[in-house]
Amino acid sequence: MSSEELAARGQTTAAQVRKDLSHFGSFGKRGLGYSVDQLRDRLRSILGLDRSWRVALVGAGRIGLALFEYPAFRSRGYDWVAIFDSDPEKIGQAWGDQVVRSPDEFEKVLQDLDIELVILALPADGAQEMAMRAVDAGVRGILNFAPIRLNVPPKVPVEDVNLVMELEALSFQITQGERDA
Amino acid sequence: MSSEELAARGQTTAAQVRKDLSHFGSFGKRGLGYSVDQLRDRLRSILGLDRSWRVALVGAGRIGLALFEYPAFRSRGYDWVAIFDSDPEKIGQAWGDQVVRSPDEFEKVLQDLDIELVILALPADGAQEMAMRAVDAGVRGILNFAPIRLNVPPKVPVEDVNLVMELEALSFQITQGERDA
DNA sequence: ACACCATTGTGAAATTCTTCACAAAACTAA
DNA sequence: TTAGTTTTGTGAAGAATTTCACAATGGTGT
Repeated sequence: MSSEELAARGQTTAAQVRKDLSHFGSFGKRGLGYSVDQLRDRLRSILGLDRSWRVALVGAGRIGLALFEYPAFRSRGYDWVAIFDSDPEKIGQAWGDQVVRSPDEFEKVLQDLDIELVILALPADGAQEMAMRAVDAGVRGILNFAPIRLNVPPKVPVEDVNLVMELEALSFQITQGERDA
Repeated sequence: MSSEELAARGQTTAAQVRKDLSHFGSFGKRGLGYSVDQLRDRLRSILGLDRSWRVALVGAGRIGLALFEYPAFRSRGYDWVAIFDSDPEKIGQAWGDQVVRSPDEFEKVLQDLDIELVILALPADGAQEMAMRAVDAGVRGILNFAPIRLNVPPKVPVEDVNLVMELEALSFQITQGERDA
């Protein structure tokens, strides 16, 4: 497959595809293009997707449940190995092969089960504390659904998913479109 | 509040704050900084957040439920006015003050209720069709949770939320960090 | 009224990102 | 072989974004 075709599929330009790939090395054959299989494998390895990750869910609310049941996570190598919630009603509940745990065990479980990623799906007021505790327990990365900017050391990457902001971005684009017209 | 303080809170630089704001007009007072109240109001208006929006949910699965119950949407002026799902078991179910509707009524309801935004929370295979039908029915913007790139006319903005990609971005950053060290 | 201070708004400079364009490479066919 | 075709990888050019730096301004204190 040529950079031209890859570009068409990825909403970008052929030159951009080639420049981006060249940042990580040389993947193609001149005159021929890229081998899709090879490219996939090499990129998977570069992106760290050729292994599985041990993930803990913090917050067993509706968002937590939706994420826990989301099949795409499991199929891409993200394995749930613990669930935490502070609600006494929820502690002890079985979720699939997991049991909802108390935050009291947080540090111990993170370390014993060698958890690398934490997904924070809880209200804003508890998120900063749990983020800090996760970092101190040695977690490697945080996916944050709480609508606050987490304050963590730069060695621990954080990805934020702010659902309200996504809707607001839409509102802005629509409002802008009206002004142009 | 000065551009310096705004920058510190927003993880950017004072010059960037001033340049960005100047794009939309002149908001501050020299020597004094910005009035937070005034700035909030003016930006809300520019971003189209000083009004409410009529939103339909397409897909009454676990992600749909989590979004529907998410309090931040309601409090920011995003009003649920319809829910659709193709599962006959779900059609007719009451969700709060709403009832899950059949996709057969999709176009009619979108138009009758003057729906402006559609949130697609369904599997990838149904998303493109519903996006197209929504556009044809006059919807103004789409928030897409399905892991595909929707093909819609450019006048209709689309925001994508790809949960797997967020986790993969974390994996990449962690893997990169290890290489630097 | 006047001097002083803090901070904006903005051209110009610096930097970063994207596109262009082409020599080098790899294959095909005669 | 050799000529022809295709497409990469990449410097150089061009475009966009960010940072710098400072004149202009509005407020404060005497």
